[in-house]
Amino acid sequence: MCGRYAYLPTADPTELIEQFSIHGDPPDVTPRYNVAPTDPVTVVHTNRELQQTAAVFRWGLIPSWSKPEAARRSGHINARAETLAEKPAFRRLLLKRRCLVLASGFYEWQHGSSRRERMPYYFSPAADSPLTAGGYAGTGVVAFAGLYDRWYPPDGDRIDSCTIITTSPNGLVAPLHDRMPVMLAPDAIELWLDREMADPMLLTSVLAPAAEGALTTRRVSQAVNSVANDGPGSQAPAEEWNQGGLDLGP
DNA sequence: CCAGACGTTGTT
DNA sequence: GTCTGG
DNA sequence: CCAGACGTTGTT
DNA sequence: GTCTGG
Repeated sequence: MCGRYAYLPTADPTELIEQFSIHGDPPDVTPRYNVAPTDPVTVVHTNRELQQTAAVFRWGLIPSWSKPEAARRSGHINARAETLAEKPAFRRLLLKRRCLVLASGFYEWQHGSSRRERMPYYFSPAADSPLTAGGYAGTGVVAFAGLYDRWYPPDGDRIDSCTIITTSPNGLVAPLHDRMPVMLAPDAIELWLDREMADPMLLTSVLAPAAEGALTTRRVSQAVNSVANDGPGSQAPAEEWNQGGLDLGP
């Protein structure tokens, strides 16, 4: 699954804009070591003018038909790729409201017998990963496949929110969890953001696990367990954040 | 027809 | 909005 | 996803 | 154990 991730773009958004064909305002490049449900996250979607634009959505989908009391919860942070086309809550969104959730990598926890033994691992693109093909290994960013919706409170501003699509794990992730976020290969991004595209079979065909070898992993500090810690700048020292440990390699 | 639900995850 | 159950 | 809270009464 | 908040 994907319940926590990182967004660590380079400070200069120029290549990011090129990588995701972003028009209009540049994407937010504030580094986020520890993105949690309900946080504002950087996304890319196709607007009415058919231009790919960067935006900030709330992570945790609030469907447009939600009641106010339900909308105060964290919402749907994940959606299963295998059943998107059938589930009433997601079917319409698969056809009409697809987006990219920009990310650098995601966390999974290895569970022990106590809370102290929840050990986090960080999964991110390997060198020469197909996920960064086309010369974009340097931006530090890839695209999770996402869906979004718009919710109007009885009084107040519209809330745009999103969910991250999950699929079965590849060989690297499988030892830790039985789900992983869909990370779109560069050649799938155009299809995913094409508003003319409404073929569920074609759309779901790109929602595959990352290729074997596309990711690398390392153990990181348990500081990431708490959403209050958002990286080296807040509480965890960089060397601790990056501390090594178990080799989960294939 | 209307009413009511609509999700994922891990753990046992 | 759209589907399921009654 | 993990962390942290989880409650009522009467009295000060 | 289970829910809420982040």
